[in-house]
Amino acid sequence: MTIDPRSHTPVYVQLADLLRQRIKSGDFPPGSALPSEARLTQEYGIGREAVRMSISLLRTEGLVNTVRGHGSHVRDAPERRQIELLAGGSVIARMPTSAERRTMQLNEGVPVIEVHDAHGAVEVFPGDEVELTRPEQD
Amino acid sequence: MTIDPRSHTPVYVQLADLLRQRIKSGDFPPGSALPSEARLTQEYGIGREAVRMSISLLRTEGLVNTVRGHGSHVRDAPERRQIELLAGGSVIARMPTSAERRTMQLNEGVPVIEVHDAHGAVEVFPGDEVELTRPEQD
DNA sequence: GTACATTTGTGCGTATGTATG
DNA sequence: TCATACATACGCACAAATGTA
Repeated sequence: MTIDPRSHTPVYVQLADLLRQRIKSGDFPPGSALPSEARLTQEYGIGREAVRMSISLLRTEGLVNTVRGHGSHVRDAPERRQIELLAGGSVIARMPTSAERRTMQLNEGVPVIEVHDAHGAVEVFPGDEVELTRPEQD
Repeated sequence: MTIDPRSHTPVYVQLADLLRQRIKSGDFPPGSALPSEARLTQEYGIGREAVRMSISLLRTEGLVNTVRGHGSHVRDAPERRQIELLAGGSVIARMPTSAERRTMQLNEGVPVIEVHDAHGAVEVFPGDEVELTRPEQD
């Protein structure tokens, strides 16, 4: 599968689809580096902006991380610690505020989980590190 | 507060901070339109790319929606329907896959909630429309 | 410690396409 | 029809971070 500049779907979406597939197929396993922007630009005969937009898309999907001067790497499947949702509690998912992003050191494309307990207290957790559970009755 | 091109923080981050503050302060209430790209470009004397990146940032944070040919608008605080997390169930938050984005018609910056029940079945919900609850014991 | 190549970040200019009103 | 506005895409340039020789 290649990229068709005359297609109705944008070039950067086509490239993102292509890279996403190569990640899923194991062509780019977790931890591995994606080709550099310059490499992808040449490889597919497209502009750098299209390349950057496609990688940005993958970042916001939580699939890759990018480090300036280093490159983009496929994220590892996160380990999640289990947290019990107590009786009378509730939980919502949302994107972090910019302040939360900084203080919790969250990557792009990582939501937060907001837990409200029975007394109105609120706690916020990184969405890629926790799994909320409700135990079986016993 | 204005924008300083000589600052170490990127222009587009400065503008995003500024717009975010104006949204939070009620200067741009939910449903209202942000100034157009051209307007912001002139207003702050910065390039179009910086303007676009700042708005893109606000989109991925779930703060605004952008409609081509129309502009960017502040999102309304979502109504959430309550769903009970059953005994033996668990829940994680993550960003949707591209396929999920399409089929569930999710905006940018909207996570999904993945609910696993006691029997291993999985259900996925839009993160901006649901609130998971565990009822009080009675 | 220094120098260098590589890689991503930021920014500008330009052009064309497409949706809205 | 027309103006406005956002989307995509290319080119170029320089800055800043990284890793290595």
